[in-house]
Amino acid sequence: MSLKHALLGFLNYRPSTGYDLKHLFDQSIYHFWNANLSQIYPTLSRMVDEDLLAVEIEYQQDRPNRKVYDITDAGREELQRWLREPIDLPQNRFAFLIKVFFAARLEKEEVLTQLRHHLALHREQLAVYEGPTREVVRQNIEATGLERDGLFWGLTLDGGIKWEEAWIAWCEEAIEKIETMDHD
Amino acid sequence: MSLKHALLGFLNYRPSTGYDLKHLFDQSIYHFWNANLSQIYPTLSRMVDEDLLAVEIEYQQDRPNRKVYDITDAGREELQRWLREPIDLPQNRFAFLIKVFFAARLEKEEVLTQLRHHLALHREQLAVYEGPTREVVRQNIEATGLERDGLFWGLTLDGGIKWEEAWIAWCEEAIEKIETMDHD
DNA sequence: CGAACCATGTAATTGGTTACATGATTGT
DNA sequence: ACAATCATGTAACCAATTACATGGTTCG
Repeated sequence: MSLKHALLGFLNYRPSTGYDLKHLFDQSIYHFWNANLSQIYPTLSRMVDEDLLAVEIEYQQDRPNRKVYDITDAGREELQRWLREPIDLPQNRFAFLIKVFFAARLEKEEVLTQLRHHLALHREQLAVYEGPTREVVRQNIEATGLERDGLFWGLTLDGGIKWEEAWIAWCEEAIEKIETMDHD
Repeated sequence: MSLKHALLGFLNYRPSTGYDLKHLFDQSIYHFWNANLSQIYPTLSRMVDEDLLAVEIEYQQDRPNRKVYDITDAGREELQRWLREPIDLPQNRFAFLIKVFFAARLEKEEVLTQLRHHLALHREQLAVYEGPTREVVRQNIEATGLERDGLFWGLTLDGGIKWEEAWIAWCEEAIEKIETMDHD
């Protein structure tokens, strides 16, 4: 599990509610680790039981009380431990590559349609990273003044860009190979 | 779910047992979609219920009877349907990028250790793809004579290579950026 | 008037991993 | 002697997604 560690990472900056944390995910690491509120809420509760977090309830009328979570010393230690711990290469699951593996059952034009569609999606995503996402990172650095942290936020984004560029190059080469294929 | 479709893909070549299928996974798409026997066996049973597969039992003494599964017409149709169906970009989960995102909590040298370790892992994996994996693909094309299919097997492998190369480049650039960072 | 925002959750289901269970045969 | 190969599964657990449930406020 890593949702726990991502939550610790955000809460190490400032105390937040589950709802706040969802926004932080959506604005930063969404493309590399998404999280639903329905997973965040119970995870936060569990982390309090594990003594990694503390809660304070802000009473409100007319809407549910805000539960503001804050990281504890044990939580900070766990975050450090996780950050230092080396990890293995992930077990990838690339559904699209599996399709390509079995794509001999399709006709040439059908495969090309698939690849062109996939290429377009990756180009779109790359444009998002290079435009709005990059801008969000820049603004966050400006707003917080955390330049050293910002370097790492930028590296994460660079990873996404490299990943998209690799798939774009792969799609382009695959399309060319299939177009120059002998038969149908 | 895509395990179902990968199983259909393999069974479309020839009838096989669950045990055989595990080997086919391990020798081909393992790095892009792994499967355990404990997931394969119940999935095959379910697929018989759904009429996508048929079973024939080969009775053996001294070991469990072999259950040889074969694809049905409905299975072949489902495979085609799936192959043609366009898919969205996957929701990625890159634990390592999340670590980097929060890596400002580590000292410079600690981050470099992590990145160098990760770089080494990706270089190893690239060497596996370019050596033994490529050789397996070549042999399978030779053994089966399925050149058109082989083109797609090769494209899948190319995807893995592109992915590893992208991460290697990213690690190298990240290491450089951090090394030239001002402070600790 | 409807959509988006704020704010919390639970329940059901899916997909996958790990552990448990059995046991003869073949190769080093 | 020990590991690997052949060959099947079940049960428990974990992580994540989707559906369900509530309901006032603010903005266009």
